[in-house]
Amino acid sequence: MKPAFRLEDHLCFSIYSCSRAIQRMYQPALKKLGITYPQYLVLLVLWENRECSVKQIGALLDLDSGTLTPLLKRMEGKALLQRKRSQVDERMVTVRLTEKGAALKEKTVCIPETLIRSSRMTQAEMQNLNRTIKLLTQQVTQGQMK
Amino acid sequence: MKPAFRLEDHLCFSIYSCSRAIQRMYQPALKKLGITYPQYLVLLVLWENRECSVKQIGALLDLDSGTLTPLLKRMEGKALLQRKRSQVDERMVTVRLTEKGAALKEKTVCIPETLIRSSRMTQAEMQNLNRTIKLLTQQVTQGQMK
DNA sequence: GAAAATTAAATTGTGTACATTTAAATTGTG
DNA sequence: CACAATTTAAATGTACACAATTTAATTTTC
Repeated sequence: MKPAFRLEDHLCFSIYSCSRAIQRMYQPALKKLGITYPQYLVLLVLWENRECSVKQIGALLDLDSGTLTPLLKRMEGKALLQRKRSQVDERMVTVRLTEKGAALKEKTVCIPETLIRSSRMTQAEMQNLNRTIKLLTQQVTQGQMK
Repeated sequence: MKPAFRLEDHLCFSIYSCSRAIQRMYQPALKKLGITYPQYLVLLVLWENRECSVKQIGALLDLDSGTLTPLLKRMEGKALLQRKRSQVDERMVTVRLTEKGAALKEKTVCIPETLIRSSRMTQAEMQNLNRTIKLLTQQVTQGQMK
């Protein structure tokens, strides 16, 4: 007599659902800055190191060139960054923040704060959850054969 | 002297990243069944109640008709379900599992099991995580004004 | 050092997400 | 009963995700 395994018991769904809920919460603030959530993630990467290859960004965000190439072109169109083929290795495209892109940083401080505030969790609880989820991601990724 | 708030410290990113990792892990098994992850979620709903309006499915999965209408049409194309405008209220479209759609259920048992196995977490840990994430989603959703 | 293998982006095609608008049906109110 | 407000899907348009293929450049191997 196996108990029913309902939608709400599926961890995959609660994580999927939570991710979209957070993105919806962030959306108004991001819209004011004229960027989308994945574009915000790219900025987080570039604020840590002003210059990066597409490959490196992809490795950090787990996104491939099929997603990044058009996304970065849109960001270039908004003058947030520049794309330039590397002189050293012409296969590589180097992405580099512009002043405008760098300047956005200070305007985004409020964004993670909305999550911290609305979560009603302590800093320790959030760090704990973050650790747990990252570990789960790692296990899930290792579980793959590829 | 504020410490750096790096990409890896962002809970939003670890959740977003985890969700995509799980979907990638599920993908080979889902592909064998000829469905995508969001389509699998719709099936989870319909296995619980064979007949549903688009509205109800959307409420359960947090998806709007802009996402569901084409998705359900693709599933109808695969003969997994039928869409029919309700006689009672012609605004509503009633979605109903076909035999083929109902039959898929038994072939999906292995899917949540891959997550349970690869996570290397105890059942209690997973339930705990599920509760935490669902609570977070709820808080985040309430934090919205709308 | 040339052919083969590998690597990095870009391209193509399918399928979500979701904001916004439209259209049709139903409900609520005067 | 009429008509405004609401409700439900569908349609439209933009932006991811990602599998699969292509192209060009670099490495490896013989």
